[in-house]
Amino acid sequence: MYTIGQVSELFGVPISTLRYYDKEGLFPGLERSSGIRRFGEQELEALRVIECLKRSGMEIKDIKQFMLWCARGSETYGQRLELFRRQKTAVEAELEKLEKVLDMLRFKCWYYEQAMEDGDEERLKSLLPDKLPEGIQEAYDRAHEGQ
Amino acid sequence: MYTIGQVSELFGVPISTLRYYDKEGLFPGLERSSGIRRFGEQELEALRVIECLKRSGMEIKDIKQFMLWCARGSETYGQRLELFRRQKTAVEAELEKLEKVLDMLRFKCWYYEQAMEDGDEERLKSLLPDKLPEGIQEAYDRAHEGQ
DNA sequence: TTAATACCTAAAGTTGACTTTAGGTCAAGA
DNA sequence: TCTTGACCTAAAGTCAACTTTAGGTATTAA
Repeated sequence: MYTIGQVSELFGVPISTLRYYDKEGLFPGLERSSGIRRFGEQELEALRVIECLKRSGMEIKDIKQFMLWCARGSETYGQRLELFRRQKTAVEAELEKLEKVLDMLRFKCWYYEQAMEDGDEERLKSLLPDKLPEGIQEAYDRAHEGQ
Repeated sequence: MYTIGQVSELFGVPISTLRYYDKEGLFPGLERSSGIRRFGEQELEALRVIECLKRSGMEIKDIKQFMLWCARGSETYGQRLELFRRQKTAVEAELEKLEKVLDMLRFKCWYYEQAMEDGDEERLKSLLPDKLPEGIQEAYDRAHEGQ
């Protein structure tokens, strides 16, 4: 069993945030001894899931819903599975978008390396939009596809 | 040249957002004819960069800084390169974290598929934390590394 | 005994990124 | 002529996720 301060240290999450999560109902079964919160293995796993779901773009109120389903037992396995499948799809989509972002950043890094060597953007502008060197052209195209 | 309504359509960004970006100084050279904004190729590329940098986690005020550097010309190539390199590193780190998130989601999907088949979590709990089947164990471990 | 430390609450404040509102201009079509 | 639609502004409002504040309890260390 851990105190709020220990959990804060362990996870690198501010104490105020842990209290906020608790207030929002993210630890439905959290025990207390004489007013003081006692975090067990269940709450640590809950916190791992919270960090995961938050990063996957889920809002606190929807994470709370999930925690309530957990507290309700086996009758909610279906809902929980559906939720994780939805988030998995969302994260896969986000990963694809981030790959596109990375392509834009790769292109821009190359662009400004060249600009610094050349001293201006004249030559670079003459290479746009389809005479860029191998590797860079592909990144540029992926970053600019659509519109 | 495009009107604000056309750009909004083209990029799927609300008109109010485009006006907000303008007010925040994200289109330093934006022209107007009798008060009405006229978006050119430069502004479209700026908007692409804005969407990219936003997705990479950058704040509006820092994107504004970048746009001001662009307006200042060749003397700021170095700063712009540095910025894009920093964001590239940030996005690569974010991608790694999202891969970990995806591992957690893969594990949870598998977990609840099993739980639905079994009707309870007894067998599953007996497999934790290190007797999970191949493929799943790896996802679980990556999702739980650290703490 | 007092002072530091770790915990507690409720309520107000903060931040960033928008969005909405209220009021106005201007050109085209019925 | 009038009204519809696309544009404009400044200012206020919204939202989520925290964080800070102000005030209090309980235990330990000097």
